[in-house]
Amino acid sequence: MSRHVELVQSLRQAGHRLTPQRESVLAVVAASDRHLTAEEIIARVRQRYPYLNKSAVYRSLDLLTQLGLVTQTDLGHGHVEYELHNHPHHHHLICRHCKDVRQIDHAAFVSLEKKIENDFGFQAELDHFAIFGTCKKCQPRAKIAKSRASATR
Amino acid sequence: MSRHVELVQSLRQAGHRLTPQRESVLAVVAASDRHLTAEEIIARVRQRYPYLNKSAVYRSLDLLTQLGLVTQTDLGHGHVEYELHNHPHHHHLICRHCKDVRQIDHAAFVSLEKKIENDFGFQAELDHFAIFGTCKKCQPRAKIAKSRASATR
DNA sequence: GTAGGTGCAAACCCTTTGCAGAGAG
DNA sequence: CTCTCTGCAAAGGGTTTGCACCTAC
Repeated sequence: MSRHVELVQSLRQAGHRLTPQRESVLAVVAASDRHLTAEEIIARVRQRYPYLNKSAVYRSLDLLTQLGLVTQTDLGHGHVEYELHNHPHHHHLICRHCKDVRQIDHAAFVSLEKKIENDFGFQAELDHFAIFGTCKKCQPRAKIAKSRASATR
Repeated sequence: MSRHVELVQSLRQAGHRLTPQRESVLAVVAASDRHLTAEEIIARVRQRYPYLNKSAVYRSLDLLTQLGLVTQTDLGHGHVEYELHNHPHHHHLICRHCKDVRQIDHAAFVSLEKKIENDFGFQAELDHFAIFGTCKKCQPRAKIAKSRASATR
């Protein structure tokens, strides 16, 4: 709840108005412990404001992303997912074949994150990172084509 | 050119037919030294086969991805980009604010790649990886909201 | 009072799909 | 000859936009 209040203050500080629509979007995102799609956010906000329009939600989410309060990820599901920016970091291994998504924690990424900041001055958002590849189960199937492709190289 | 021939063989080995459409898509992707969007691929293929249909291209690209010959990336531009699977690895730092894309090399990722394989048996496609964040130039702007948000935490 | 925000509906854009007909093996 | 693949056109699905109205400040 207090986090929600802080977020509202950041909005104001940046010179934006606090409308009920924005307030509800923020509240929903802040209350969730995982990433939500725009559709999920709309559904939840409508439990409180039934007539809310989806454009307002998209516009709010864009604004919140610009302000760095919310992050977007594309897990390859054909839509973007939103989450509070400072959630516990975690990442995803997504199999190209069976579409399975597996979660891994941030530990493996810390050194990478530091290196990018040192070398480029780039502040990477290594929250829920999407890594595509082939999971253990699907590797035999994928190998058939691969080994052929590189055999004569 | 010889790489192209190998790829054609992989297709056949996996039990798929070699149609002129597939052949051209492969040729175009193999001849490019960077990732291409579906639209770019269609345009290039049409220089040789003017009447080629876009569905065939999408279907070919899906197949080639399934076979592991081609990889897909989403750099957050609203469309997928395709590339030969065994291009020299490189990655991208994409700024959320100015949309600037900066290339970095694979070196920083090797240990991460190994760790994922050891811990999960997951073969990560750490080709052209998309990392979102804030670039050096834009950090002052982004900080205004951020520092507010976490000040009272 | 006046920007800035919202609601609405339509447009957008990339991608996918159903089906009949074509052609690779 | 058969079964896979293509072409076409239309649908799909998430997201964006133009414009008139509204409201937070």
